[in-house]
Amino acid sequence: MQIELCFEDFSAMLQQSELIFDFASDHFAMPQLGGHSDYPAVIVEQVPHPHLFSYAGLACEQSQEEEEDHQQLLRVETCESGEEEIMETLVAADSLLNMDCADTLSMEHYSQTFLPSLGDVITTPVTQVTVSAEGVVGAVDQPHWHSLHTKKPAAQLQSKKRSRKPRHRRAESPTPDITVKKDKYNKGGNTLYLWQFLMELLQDRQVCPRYIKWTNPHAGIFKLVNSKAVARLWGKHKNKPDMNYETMGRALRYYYQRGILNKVEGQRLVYQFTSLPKDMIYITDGDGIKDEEDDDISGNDDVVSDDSDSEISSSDQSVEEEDDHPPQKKMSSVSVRAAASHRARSAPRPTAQRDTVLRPASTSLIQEQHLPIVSAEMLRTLQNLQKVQSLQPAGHASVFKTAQLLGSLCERQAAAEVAVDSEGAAETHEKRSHPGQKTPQLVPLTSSDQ
DNA sequence: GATGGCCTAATTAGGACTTCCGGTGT
DNA sequence: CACACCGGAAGTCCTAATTAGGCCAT
Repeated sequence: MQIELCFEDFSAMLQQSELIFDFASDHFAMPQLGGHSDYPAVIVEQVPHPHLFSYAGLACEQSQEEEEDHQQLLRVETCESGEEEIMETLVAADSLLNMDCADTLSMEHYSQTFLPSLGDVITTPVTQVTVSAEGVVGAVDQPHWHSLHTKKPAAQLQSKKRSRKPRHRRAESPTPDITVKKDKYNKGGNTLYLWQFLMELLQDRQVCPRYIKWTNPHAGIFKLVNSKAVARLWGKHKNKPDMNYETMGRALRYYYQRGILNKVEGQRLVYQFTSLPKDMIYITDGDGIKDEEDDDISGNDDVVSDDSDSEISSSDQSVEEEDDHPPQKKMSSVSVRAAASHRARSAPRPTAQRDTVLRPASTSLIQEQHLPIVSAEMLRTLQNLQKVQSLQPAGHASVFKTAQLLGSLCERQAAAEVAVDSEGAAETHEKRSHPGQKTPQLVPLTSSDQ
């Protein structure tokens, strides 16, 4: 597979996009599960994502010209040579595992970042899967992990072609935060779930704690500080201009039945996630205050108006209301570097970045300077690698396999390094993979945590 | 012409909301 | 009175699996 990019506009894509994992599923088994060393091909692809665009659109209305200038320039072509594909895959996998410096993954790298197919040639159609931060949320409740890997009887496999088998059940929430898009060219797909959206907001300094905030982070309890604003954001994301809190609240109430959310009784606009990834990024009020003082990043005006009951106009209704005192969001070292990288690669443009997802220092699997290339979602997914292996994601085996693959690759690389240099290897691995970080844990939340 | 493989469009069905509503509680 | 909250019911949208039909090679 070859990806052609116009790098002039890549910065814009970086700002408003997320990583897409492409991989062939179902044709590998994880060693940890007693299978062979067959792996999916994983193609990390930078594609714009509607929900990120929606953030951008909140405050930064690009001019028509700029809109045209930044039209999609990503083209994907199928490579004729399977051999070449495998080589690229291996190279890209090495890139992912050796991201020691900011330049390791250049734009060129990024445009052709693959994960390896170490033992097998890909023979199945590639499925596009979006992996994002909350990849393990709810997965703890999924009871059929092992069944995903049990070998089907031969007769059953043979008969699946013609006989009408039970329909594939789409991934249900609560499930890992994975969006499966069969048609990879259908970029219009907009499948971020509401609970995922809320988690994203809770990790976004532009809206947390201004419009949504944690009231008891470790219990997963959050409050919709500005329910209207959050609803409008959700409506904007879903391209539902008429979205309001009543409607969104109905969706939230459906989450009660499905065990995704609980209502905190006696407190208005307060809900509780039933489970959270342990490495959830918690933005507190203090963070926001401090950060606003420090921030000087220009062009990050994609914020919604701040007054408690302000309206957030959707882009198709009117220009976003600007805050009288738009909160200056602080960019972490990650974000600052990202912005610098963007500026270095492209002409200045009104940036509508959503790069407020922060990483605690020294907790990233991939060091922070790589974030211009690797989305926060991917980072969190990577950080969940080991935990992921113990989860049971009934509906998303592929993604979890991929996560497991990454973890396995880290281990393999570490093992190889040990063989070559027993002294330096441990340190290198520590540096590359898990710098002082505990394995992320999924935390089932109970009322006792409150 | 028959058969089989491949491709594609159409169909079908399910999940996740969305919309509307009547009602209760604060 | 406004607002939050609840849950039923019906509808919409999106996606993935399946099916049917056309094309082509053997």
